Amino acid sequence: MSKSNLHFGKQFNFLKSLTLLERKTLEQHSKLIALKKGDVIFFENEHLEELYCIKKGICKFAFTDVNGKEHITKLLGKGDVMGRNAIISNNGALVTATALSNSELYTFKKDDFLNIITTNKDFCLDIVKGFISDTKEEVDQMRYFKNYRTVKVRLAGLLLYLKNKFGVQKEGWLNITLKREDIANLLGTTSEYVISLLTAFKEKKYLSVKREKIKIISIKKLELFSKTN
Amino acid sequence: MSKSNLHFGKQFNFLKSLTLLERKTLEQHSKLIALKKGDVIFFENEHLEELYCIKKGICKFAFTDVNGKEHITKLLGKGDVMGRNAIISNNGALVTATALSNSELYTFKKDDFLNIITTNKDFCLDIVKGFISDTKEEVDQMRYFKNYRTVKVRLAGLLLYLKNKFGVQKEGWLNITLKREDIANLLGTTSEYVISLLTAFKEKKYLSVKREKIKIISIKKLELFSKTN
DNA sequence: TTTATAACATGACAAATATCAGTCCCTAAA
DNA sequence: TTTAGGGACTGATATTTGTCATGTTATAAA
Repeated sequence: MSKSNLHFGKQFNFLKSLTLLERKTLEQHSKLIALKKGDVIFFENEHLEELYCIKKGICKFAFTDVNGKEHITKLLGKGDVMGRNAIISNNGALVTATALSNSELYTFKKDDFLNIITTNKDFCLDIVKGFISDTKEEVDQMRYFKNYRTVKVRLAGLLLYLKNKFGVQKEGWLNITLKREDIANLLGTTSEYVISLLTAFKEKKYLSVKREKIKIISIKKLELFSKTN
Repeated sequence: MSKSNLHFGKQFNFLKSLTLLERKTLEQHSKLIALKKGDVIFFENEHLEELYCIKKGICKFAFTDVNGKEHITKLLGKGDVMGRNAIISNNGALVTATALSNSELYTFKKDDFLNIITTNKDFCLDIVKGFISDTKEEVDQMRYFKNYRTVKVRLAGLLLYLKNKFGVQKEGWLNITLKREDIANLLGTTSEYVISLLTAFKEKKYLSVKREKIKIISIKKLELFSKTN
């Protein structure tokens, strides 16, 4: 069991300040769940009884607007936490969380988490630091692919961001695979336009594209493009 | 002095869990500073020695991209805090903070703030709650005016957001006044286009516009527009 | 009162993006 | 092995948005 505790501590940096007892408690009620691509973890407005930590896989946060269009607010990967805000604030979730790939999540009981955060000062500080790194990530996203004047530049920025955040497989293919529509919903555009831009990037030799798999051929060119266009 | 302490507590919700001693310490090194429209509070990458709390006025967070264009990440008003992340994380600020109107800010010493957050568990929790309300606000902004497919709809959403967040004066004029360029930098578009859209909204009788002052004539129409266009 | 300047405004034109109507290609279930 | 369905893709067209050139208005300093 202490082996398993170590495991949690390594994977989830925000758990590093827990005492042995706290770890034990948390683990006693912890489960490991497996999700298939497309499975929903929780819905917008849902009140949560558990905190979810990604062991493996990629998930998204999104909401649906009044016109029924989806807006993706965040992509999450290994080590990221879901449900934290809803649990701490005791409100319904602001977004729907969905698995984008087959994934494995640890769950922790709401009350265990709340007990620890309200009694363990260092843990609370680590949560604060988690929020700060989230904020940094959001500003990063603005720099990369949010709020830019043209969709072209946002797409170039998003691809560079995806490479940074989720890394690449052998031969350089991006680890994360997104449907064209997900890309559109991240950028605030349409899937058709994403497709035509990807084709253009392919023709300019910035990328290789094979259905859902994307490989950045020249980071330099893509960066230059995203800075000058 | 206890009067003044009360004052802080009321204006800045995140200070409500301080002990009397902590309040006293914080206040001893606190200053009230006056800013003119356009004054910079701190620059991107600057290391801060003080935390800033808005007593009066409106400020913006923004960064400048590689092409020299400004991107506004956030608008802040009475009760909002600036510099929190830089101080807690001990890194340079991620954005430049500028006053958009003549403003008054309280400053608190970095070390006082850090001492309290690391020793007062309840205060730390209140900081966590501050982050959560920031996150909620960001999702709100996405719902209102970020990531939408057309600039028109984003502008309509922004105006509704500004009315909600900063309120209106007598006769319904928005309390906040923004240059056309600031509006453009919030929406990721150009000032010329903002101008032409405002003119169109004016002609449709959604708004009155007098130079920097904007009055929403019909929230209903604007909402309907932002939902259907 | 002039004068300088920054912000606001307009319109013509070019470029970017959305929409729509299809076709093609995988994949998984029958 | 067929077959059905969901993505991916294409191209023509309409709409939105950006750019540029120019003019106007408010404001503050001289």
